[in-house]
Amino acid sequence: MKLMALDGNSIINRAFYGIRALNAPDGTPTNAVYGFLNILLKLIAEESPDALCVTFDLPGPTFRHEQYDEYKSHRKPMPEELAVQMPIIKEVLDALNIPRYEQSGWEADDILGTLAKKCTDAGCECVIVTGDKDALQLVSDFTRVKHVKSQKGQTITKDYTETAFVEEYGFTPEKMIDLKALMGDPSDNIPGVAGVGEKTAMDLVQRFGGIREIYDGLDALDIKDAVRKKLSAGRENADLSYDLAQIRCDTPVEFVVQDNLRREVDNGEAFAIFRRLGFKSLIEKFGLHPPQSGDTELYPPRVEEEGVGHNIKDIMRERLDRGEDPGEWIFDTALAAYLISPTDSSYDITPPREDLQQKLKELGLERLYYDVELPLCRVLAEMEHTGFLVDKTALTQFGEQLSHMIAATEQDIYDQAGETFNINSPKQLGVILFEKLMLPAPKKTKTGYSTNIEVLDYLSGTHPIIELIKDYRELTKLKSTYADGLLKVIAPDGRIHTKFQMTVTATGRLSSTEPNLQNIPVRKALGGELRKMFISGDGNLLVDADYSQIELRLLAHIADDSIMKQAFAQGEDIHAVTASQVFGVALGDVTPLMRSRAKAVNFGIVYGISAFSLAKDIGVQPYEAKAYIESYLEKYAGVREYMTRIVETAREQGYVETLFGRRRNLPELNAGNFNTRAFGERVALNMPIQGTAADIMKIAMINVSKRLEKTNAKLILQVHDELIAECPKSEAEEIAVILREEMENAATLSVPLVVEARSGKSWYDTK
DNA sequence: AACGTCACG
DNA sequence: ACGTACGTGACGTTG
Repeated sequence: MKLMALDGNSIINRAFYGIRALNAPDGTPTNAVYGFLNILLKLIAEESPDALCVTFDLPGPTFRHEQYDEYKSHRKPMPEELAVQMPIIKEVLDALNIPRYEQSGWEADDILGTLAKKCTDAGCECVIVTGDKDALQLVSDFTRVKHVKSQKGQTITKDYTETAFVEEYGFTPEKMIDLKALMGDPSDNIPGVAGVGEKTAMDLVQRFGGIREIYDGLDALDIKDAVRKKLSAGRENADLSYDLAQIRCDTPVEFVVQDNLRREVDNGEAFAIFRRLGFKSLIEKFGLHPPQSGDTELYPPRVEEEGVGHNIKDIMRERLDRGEDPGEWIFDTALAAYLISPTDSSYDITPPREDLQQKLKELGLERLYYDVELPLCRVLAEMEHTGFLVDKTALTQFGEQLSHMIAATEQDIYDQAGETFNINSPKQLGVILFEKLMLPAPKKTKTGYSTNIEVLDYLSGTHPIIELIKDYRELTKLKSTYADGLLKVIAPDGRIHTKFQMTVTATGRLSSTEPNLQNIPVRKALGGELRKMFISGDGNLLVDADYSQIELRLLAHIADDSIMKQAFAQGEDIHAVTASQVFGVALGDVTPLMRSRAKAVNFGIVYGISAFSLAKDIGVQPYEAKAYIESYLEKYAGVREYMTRIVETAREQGYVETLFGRRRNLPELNAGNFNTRAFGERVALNMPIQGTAADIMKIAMINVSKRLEKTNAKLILQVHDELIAECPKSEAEEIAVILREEMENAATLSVPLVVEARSGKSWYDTK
């Protein structure tokens, strides 16, 4: 059981001073309320507390020492713009069903102290959230203080557990009182010992402990005589200050942890307030909706029959985001239409469900539909809902670093070109490279000169500007698509919630949008840095599992190629084996160059190779590439047979299918246009392989998700042959085993499926 | 909106 | 003789 208690005044103060002026449509200032609620959302997402409450100060004298109250009268009064927001925040909390505690006569700190004590007594963990360091004295085994501060407009938190505190201060939390007793605190009107400041006080507490120890042994302490004198003179003030600095944990506030368990929000109430304040984005974030006729206590929220659905994954995601049950669904018309014809551009309008059910049956798609696609909806909805935590600060810094590098590279390019121009414009760049600098233009596009990486590689060495352009492209890509692009979509909970598209690809793969998390850089060093910013939450680890060579294994299985199957059965390095076959050398004599070329051939085969493209890819003459392919198909005879057979079959039946019956129609095979037909043939080769890999991963995800229900792990991302989960550190080993087992056993083939799983603090660390 | 480019499996 | 590897999504420029 975990309670999170917020120091209301302190947090709302931070929000007020940290956020630009905002107003409701009627002019009421709202920035503090808005900021408070965003911080609240972030905290809830971060901590997932079982119970939640907020404490407030009430103006007026306290039961504390008279001297304590005196300062309050000297305190600057709360600005009017903030004062008017206090009743509003309380109104909002009431609508959200979050209990608040205010006890006239006591400071918020004292109430927090009391709450923490009662929690501890009840054996319950307590997290105190405050922007005030005074509360640090409450840190203990059961109580953690989350210190909030705003930095560059954003809220950052630091967790003080007992260990973290000792590490920073060099003494235990309760000695915080002694520290203040010595150094004082003008803002709280605590006098401290005259002449003893922060440095001296820190040193004394670190070396000798509390004021009791210091005064008891004063004569013998190893300190300067001047300090001894000051201490001696200030003894009475030290005692008084100790009393003042100590947070009281015995205020008469009535508090039982159970009363603070999180409750459903009062939608009608909260919706009305948020609309009045103009909090459109918060309405969404809190999952509020316009009150409806059926939305009263007399009726359950949803009585319309379920099962209507179109894109049910999205419906479930919305409900999960609102904290509701995702519901039971037995049909999705969009998904059915997709399985029946996966190449349509959209599935906005669909024929009646009966027609689709009939069609699924006819096409043999029922198992795939009911056992794979439908159950996967819930899995994906939860993955989207959970999201991937991102280190926003590091990402921002990375972006700033890129900006500097871009500025420098840009200047170098202008110097080399002898003029400024828009480097991002292929058109303008073409003019500079091929007209002004007179470099040879090896390729054209429909619209002009081609300037892509292939062309730049070809021109490499002809002019210093070429490398600079390559660098510039790499840097600006990282900056715009990744640094800036990802920062834009970090949700208030600090996480990125991608959308998985289930009805987009022609092969059965998923795709990922807003943002696309399936193309985060990894191949080059600088881009790979980004993966250090995809992290696990506090106390958690990421567990990353990926299939080793799944597509080639499927090729071996589907083509039933004995040499390839044997290589996998024996756990050989498939690219090395291919090299030894293609180049006719012993396995031990395969050079790195041979292996890398063989690897390209392997990929090429899966894509429906041509000698021309392979030659381009590995930088040899087409006739040489042709010889590699010929040699390959001679050794892997099963593969050659598969290539001719699958194209023939596809032409005869008009479609290809995966091992699980997912199908793709291939009208291209009957086209008059040579290119279209050749494309159809390559697709016929590739789709059964890529599509079966997609089927297997989907099955694995459903099975993994089932097993993870009994753990504290959550799936957070799929990247085609890779699956990532987040879990408490202590569970990482177990989760890695679950991922590996379920992925390896998702299908039984004539070759083993092999999965590698690793854990780490960041995505980068799992590789 | 289309195109060119480039990030991923 | 044709043009040239499968599957995606995002960004900036251009018309």
